[in-house]
Amino acid sequence: MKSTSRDIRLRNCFAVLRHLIADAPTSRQILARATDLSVATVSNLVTDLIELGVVVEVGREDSGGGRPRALLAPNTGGGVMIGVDVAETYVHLEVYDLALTVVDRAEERMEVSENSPEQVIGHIAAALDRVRERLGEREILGLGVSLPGQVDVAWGVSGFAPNWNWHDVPFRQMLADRLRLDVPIYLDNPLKTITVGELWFGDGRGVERFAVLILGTGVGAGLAFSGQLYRGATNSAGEWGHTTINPAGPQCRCGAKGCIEAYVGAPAILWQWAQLDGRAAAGSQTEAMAALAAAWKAGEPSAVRTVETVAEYLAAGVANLVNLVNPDLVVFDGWVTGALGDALVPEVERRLPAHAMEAPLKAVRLKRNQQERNMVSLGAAALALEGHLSRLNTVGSRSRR
Amino acid sequence: MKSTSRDIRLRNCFAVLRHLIADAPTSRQILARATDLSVATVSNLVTDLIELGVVVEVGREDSGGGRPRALLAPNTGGGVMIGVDVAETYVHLEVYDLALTVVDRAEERMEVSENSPEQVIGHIAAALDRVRERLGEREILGLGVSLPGQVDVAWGVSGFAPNWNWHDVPFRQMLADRLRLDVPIYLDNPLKTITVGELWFGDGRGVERFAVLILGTGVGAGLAFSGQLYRGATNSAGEWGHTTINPAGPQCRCGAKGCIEAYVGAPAILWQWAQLDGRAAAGSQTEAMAALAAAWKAGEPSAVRTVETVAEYLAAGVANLVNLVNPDLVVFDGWVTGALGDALVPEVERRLPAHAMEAPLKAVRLKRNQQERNMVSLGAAALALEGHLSRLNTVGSRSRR
DNA sequence: GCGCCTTTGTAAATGGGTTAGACTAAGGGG
DNA sequence: CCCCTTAGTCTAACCCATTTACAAAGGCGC
Repeated sequence: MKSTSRDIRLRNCFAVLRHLIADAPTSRQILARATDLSVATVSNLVTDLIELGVVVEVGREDSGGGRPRALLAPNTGGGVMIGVDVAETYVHLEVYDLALTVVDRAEERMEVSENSPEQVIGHIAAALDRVRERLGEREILGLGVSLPGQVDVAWGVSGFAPNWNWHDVPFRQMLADRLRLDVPIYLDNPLKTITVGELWFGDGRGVERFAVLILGTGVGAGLAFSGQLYRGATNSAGEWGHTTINPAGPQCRCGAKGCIEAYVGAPAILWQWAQLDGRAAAGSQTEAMAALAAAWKAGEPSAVRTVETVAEYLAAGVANLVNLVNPDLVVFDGWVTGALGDALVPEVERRLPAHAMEAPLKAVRLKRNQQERNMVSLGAAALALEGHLSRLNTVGSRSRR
Repeated sequence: MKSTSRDIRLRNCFAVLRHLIADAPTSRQILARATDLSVATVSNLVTDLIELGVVVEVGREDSGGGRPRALLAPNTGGGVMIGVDVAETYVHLEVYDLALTVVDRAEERMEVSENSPEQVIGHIAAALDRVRERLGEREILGLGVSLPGQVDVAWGVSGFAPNWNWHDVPFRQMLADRLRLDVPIYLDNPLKTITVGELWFGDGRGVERFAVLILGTGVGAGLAFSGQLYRGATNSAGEWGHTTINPAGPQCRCGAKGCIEAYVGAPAILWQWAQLDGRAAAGSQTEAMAALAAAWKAGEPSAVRTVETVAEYLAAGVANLVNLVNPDLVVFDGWVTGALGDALVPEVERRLPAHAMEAPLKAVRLKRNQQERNMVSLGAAALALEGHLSRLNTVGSRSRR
């Protein structure tokens, strides 16, 4: 891919806005230092962002004897972005202002059987309609949708969504037709949206090379280099969950044997616990996982052993990632991290030296995502924000007098 | 890392020169099409390259009725680059002209016991001296050295070289002091130099994302994105050989258990064969590997079984790489590929679908490096060439009238 | 030989990008 | 009122690639 000077403009624009959102209110000087750009460049970019209605000046601050700093903040009164998290049993929709704080939300329950594209789109539309009423006149700048499975960015959806047997579904077009909304739609899978979310919000901001590990029912990773999501050749980079960690291991739902997901995916964790504990897991997956976390906290041996076993496999898998990619940072994310992270992450960190090589081990930081927020829909919205900015920056609307 | 407009200039310059070297003699028009740049840009870059003495016009060619094409070629009469391949038992030095063809070479045998930095440097100096006599007045543009183990690019050498116990050796400085040569020195490990070699020469040219798999006594990988070697946080990206493929597997020399190197490194391959065949391997590792290749060709069952077993592990390892990185291309390289590639690569390709996911599998091409050349020293020289170009392009010596 | 065509290569103009430095704005303090 | 400090903008310079126009160089028909 050829890279043009527009790309660096856009990247710098992203960098400025990311810092601005994270540290708001802040000043141009501080942004310049944070982004390593000159004050003039930041000033340029900020002027444009203000003109686009993305940023506003929001008061001034004493500067100790000189001209007071003008404080900048995202224009929370401007347009909104919508992020949708589609999973097998629910559709979760959130509305964000330009500071990426949640303005509104809507939720739809789905039956597992309701898995046709039309049905899923119906639920999205229902959620969107409810929210749109309350939204009034505020402009929608973009719509990001996270779908489970392989998502072909350009076209729609292909390949496997765990249980839905979709192939080459022109989802984007179908959704656009149904919604009758003249708004750009961005599709991707949760691995990608979470990574973009970490890029705009989480600990990934400003880190050159990082990986996000998403631990849930399925597991996977997202990679980001130089402030950009790494997609790979077919937007399927990061399928860490289906890397083999034991060629003679148990069958994975993907067809291969001994994938790491078959050891550290939520079902595998709960199965292990059930084996050790003897009693059958009660209730839903999430309830069972919460029970495991509680049992671990209480020091129950079966829970402690389960966590240790899982951590051992996880450490080996993380080490593989660390040895191969040599990132500066690995962030743990996903609902299993939310439930069991306190137990799991330190155990993994402790075991990592046994598997990872010295040099990459020294360079890497492990972190657990502490945010309460739904990173999937947040990331989907961030995707829409990126799209909005690049669209506006491409039209050639540079307004130099 | 901030990227400036200089970077794109340099990248375009690399792209042009790569195509020029590969397809020489060629014309500006063809280069423009190949690199996707405008003719004018290519013309600019070529003018500079000519001025720098890197490229020369070398005749003209009929163009079917129009102005004849001016043919361009690397200036093979200009300066030279030197690439050094340091291994445990030898120092192999090659001198290249700007077309990266070998002009001269020198070889030093080393005892395994001669592993102090001073001794290694002594051998490099000896080889260099012999070559320098024959070189006459030709300018040396750069010196690239490949060292086994972890190489910290900025400083020298650190971490493990399999048997040498070097730590934080200021190798570059020591080498510069000893050689008394006013020439920039570039250090890296074979994984990195081979990858750069593939970038300039092999099948990696013009590929957006590719991985090189180096199969030898040790095994490892190199990654390259957008025409650039990916180094990772500490220049140790690509340690694929020490990714775990079986946490309960055999001990690896790196300390961990069940690394893929413990299954598909040359010693492991030969050990497997010995187990099946019953007789002890005769002669050196390379001789034994050649014997295995011959036996496989002859259809001996023990050899066939050995290849199959190795291919099975290799396929799982390659699939891990493919699933995680989603590259367009994987190139097999290293001396084991040279000896056993005919047997191994097709077997791996056949087994890959059982381990890799559908989407990344469809996108990836597997290739065996066909070149006879020593990619290690070639890549080291290419590293020096890159350094030479970037040095010259940074000085701000743009000579616009 | 003379237009006319085709193809190649270059020069100038254009437009996108960053930056240094001059300049303006705004306030503090003697 | 003058000087100092800090913040922000504007201008000019520079870098890069590309578009557009043009010059160079040859073939071909007449």
